[in-house]
Amino acid sequence: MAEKELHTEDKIIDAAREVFVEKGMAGARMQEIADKAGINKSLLHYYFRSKEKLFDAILSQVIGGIGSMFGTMMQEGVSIENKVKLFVDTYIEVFQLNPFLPNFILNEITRNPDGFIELFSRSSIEPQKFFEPLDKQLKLEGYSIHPHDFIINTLSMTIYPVAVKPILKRFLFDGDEQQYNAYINSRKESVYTFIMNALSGYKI
Amino acid sequence: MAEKELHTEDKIIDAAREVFVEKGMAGARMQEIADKAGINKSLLHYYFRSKEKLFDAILSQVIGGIGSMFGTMMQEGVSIENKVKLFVDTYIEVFQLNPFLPNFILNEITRNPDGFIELFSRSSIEPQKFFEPLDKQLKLEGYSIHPHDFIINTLSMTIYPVAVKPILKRFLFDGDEQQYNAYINSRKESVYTFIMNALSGYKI
DNA sequence: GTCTATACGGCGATAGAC
DNA sequence: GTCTATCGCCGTATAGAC
Repeated sequence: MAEKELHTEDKIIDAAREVFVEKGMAGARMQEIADKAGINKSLLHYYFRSKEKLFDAILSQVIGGIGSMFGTMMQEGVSIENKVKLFVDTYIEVFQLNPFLPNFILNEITRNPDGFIELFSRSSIEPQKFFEPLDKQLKLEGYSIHPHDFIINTLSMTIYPVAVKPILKRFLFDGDEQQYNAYINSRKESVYTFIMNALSGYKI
Repeated sequence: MAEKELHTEDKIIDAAREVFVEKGMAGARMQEIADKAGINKSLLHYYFRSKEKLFDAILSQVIGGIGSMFGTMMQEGVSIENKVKLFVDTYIEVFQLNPFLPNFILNEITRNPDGFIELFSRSSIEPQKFFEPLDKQLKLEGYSIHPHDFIINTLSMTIYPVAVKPILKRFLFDGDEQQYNAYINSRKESVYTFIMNALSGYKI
């Protein structure tokens, strides 16, 4: 049973994720997915009836992956300081490893908001599950900032710099990939500091 | 000479901007642009040789618009406090009026970074022109934060919430557009406060 | 399950009349 | 400058052999 070869369906999923995440629904080509999976174009339709269905499968998977991290990080009882540290570290890491991910999600949210929300709802992710513990913890530690602002500001600062990678790389680091990566890494520390500095202004 | 009717070329530009900004290069259709401009599809090719050329015209225009704001806001001699206020106010306003703009730019940066950088370079925008005064002012007022971090964090927090509008609208405000807009408006104040709170932690 | 061949429609682009 | 008609390609999807 120990096969080295992935089954066809898995090969398709892997290839499709790569192409869809990089190019988006409109930009992706079934041919490119087939080539990357090392199979024939018509096999794609054999396993998944249409491009749309294949895309949905990928999007669900991506949403699930992102969301599951959210949950574990925002558990009850964890201090704000540790929440921020964990959150920033994890997401910066993930986005650095998958530089097309932020844009893919952002793009899909605008392109087809209803479809995104639909898949998101099916995904067993419950936003309340991390909003409530966060709200509770903020109050407990005496921070008067609204949890919405807190979470949105934090997310913004971790996602944005990756979404504009080519621009930053070019204009801040003269096109040097290493310098850019070093900078993104340094943000694990600096964003954390920035947020904690900000928070101290909300201490009651 | 006082014509009410726009000339054809302007009608095309307006229609094309609307469609391209909403759907992106791959998602946009020449037919839709023609319909929106109230003209025939082949006229598009008469004025602009190809879809690509039309797209470039739009992208240049958009880049120019965004960039020119940057410059005026980051003038020398303006206090950090006022820079932040002006910056946040202006950009939140612009993005609220053009909710597809953030995604369009972000998407294009990833899709064709070289093309974007090329057009950006032709646009007479010089990033140094606002980095230097900012750097100077931060030092003058005794803030030890790196200008890169400052500008990226500020940009992040103004752009991101608009780029994920459908999600926020749905999950924070149960789909209510008015509430979402009110929230975005409230961020003019809250982001300013957040940043100034953060900055006070960098005071030497 | 996997391949080859092909149908079918959509889209960018051109030709040519007015 | 603006229109109608049409070309030719490309991309999704299906038919059918193996």
